Amino acid sequence: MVESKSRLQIFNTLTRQKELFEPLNPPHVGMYVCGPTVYGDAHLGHARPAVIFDVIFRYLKFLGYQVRYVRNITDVGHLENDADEGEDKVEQKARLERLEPMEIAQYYSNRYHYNMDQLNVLRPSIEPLASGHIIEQQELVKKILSNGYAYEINGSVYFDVEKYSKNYPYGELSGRKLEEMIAFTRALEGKSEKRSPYDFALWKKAQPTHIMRWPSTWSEGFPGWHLECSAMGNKYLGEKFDIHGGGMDLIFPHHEAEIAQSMAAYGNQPVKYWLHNNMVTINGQKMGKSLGNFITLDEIFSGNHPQLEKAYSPMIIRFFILQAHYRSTLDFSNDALQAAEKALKRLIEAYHQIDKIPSSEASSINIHELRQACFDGMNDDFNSSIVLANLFEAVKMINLTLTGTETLTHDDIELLKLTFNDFLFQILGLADENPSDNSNLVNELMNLLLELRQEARDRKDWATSDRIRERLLKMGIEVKDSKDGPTWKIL
RNA sequence: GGUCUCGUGGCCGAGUGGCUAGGCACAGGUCUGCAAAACCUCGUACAGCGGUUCGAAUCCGCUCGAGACCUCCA
Repeated sequence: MVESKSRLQIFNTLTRQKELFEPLNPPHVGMYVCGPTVYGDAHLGHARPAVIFDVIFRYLKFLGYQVRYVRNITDVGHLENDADEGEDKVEQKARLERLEPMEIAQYYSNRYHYNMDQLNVLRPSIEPLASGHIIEQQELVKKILSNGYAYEINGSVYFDVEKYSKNYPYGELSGRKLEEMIAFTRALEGKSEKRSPYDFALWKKAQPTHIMRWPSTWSEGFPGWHLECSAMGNKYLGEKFDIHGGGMDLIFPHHEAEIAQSMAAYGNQPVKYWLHNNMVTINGQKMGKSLGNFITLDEIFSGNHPQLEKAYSPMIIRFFILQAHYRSTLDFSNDALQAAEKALKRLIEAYHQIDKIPSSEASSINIHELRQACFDGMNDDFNSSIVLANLFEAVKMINLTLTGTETLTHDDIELLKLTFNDFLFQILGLADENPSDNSNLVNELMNLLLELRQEARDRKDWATSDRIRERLLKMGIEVKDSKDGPTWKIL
């Protein structure tokens, strides 16, 4: 087999270049991805990293690695801003709806899971809650304090970026220099108990109105936003693990802070490969909560949004996401989604045709080459777009073998089918949303109806023939006539 | 202001020194009682201006335009 897993190249944000993927402890791979903050419905911008890292998870497993995939749920809620009157996001919504904060978190967690299931996103190996790791986070704060990289003031603990940057490079991941940052923000600096505007909270004392709080040696409060990933990544994947992923918008300050926390606590880089997906845009602008231009997954799946011309199924969205490379922006539009819908349909239908290919003595197409091209695509920084392009080449070949223009041997047909199974379904995680594995009863009834219709057609009774077709269509069953007789499927 | 990314044919979207990804739309054709679908065929595009090179969409410089991060965000 020419399928070599040793050639997997991935783009590392830390070094800004593609690197050969070599796990720290093969065959094990540890991967951490920043999950959602559960205070709202998941939108397209959440779907992208979930799908992308799902594909990475699937591919690594396909290559034979034993992957532990950790994706957290942020249910603690963090400050809206650094101002003292900043209000906890989860709490804010809770007050609005008069629900327990944890009830809100649970509600949106459930909905997130449901949406992810719809998108055929596999559940991670571990899905830790920030609220379930308060002790671990406090331990981390203590460690950073005792190492001298944090200070306590008024019951809150802040990370001392300035001191840290004297001994370690701060800003490595995002390509920033502390002096430049401070020079720019000096004017914006308001009254704050922090020593520097770029210090960030490790532990925050809760205001009286703040409901989500935990006791600590410093105050009744809650952990800083960046802390949970450091604490939980460390707990489940160790002091240094292979892959850390998330959206590009998390590079600074979130992931930069994570690095600083781990360096300050343990003295080494927590992650070997940093992976970041680009944003989903709408009208050329980032789709995000703060801009209010997001479309939730439920809205997309139901078509219930003014910007949507129709509903788009989860697999269309998944396909749409995978048609672009993960480090490019992906622009949302109805045209693009409708194109994706048709393309996906063509792909799936061609797959079903594979069984009908007659086997020949010799092959006129090199299926091994095609299969290798798919591997090459995935190995080149998970380029799903290349994989799909190759599968579309296969679609054309399937159709040409059916018309007799091209030929395939029995073994090559099997390999072709395997390639679709491996790449389309197993690795890219797409699925046939309209499986026609209906009950025998339905099949029998349909056979009867189509038989009657055929008899009508034979005597050129078009009225009856069309009536059957139209009534079935109203019921949601599409009948199509072809040379080999009628076919039907449930829409 | 700083750091960074991007600008590809009607639309979406790969590629990144020479071998015209792919999808959708359009058009032509095949099939067909009709319908729908399906299938086949079809586009040398790479913001502009310079430069390097035998050769650039791909490297360098400048200009224009768009965006991201610097505050919560996937």
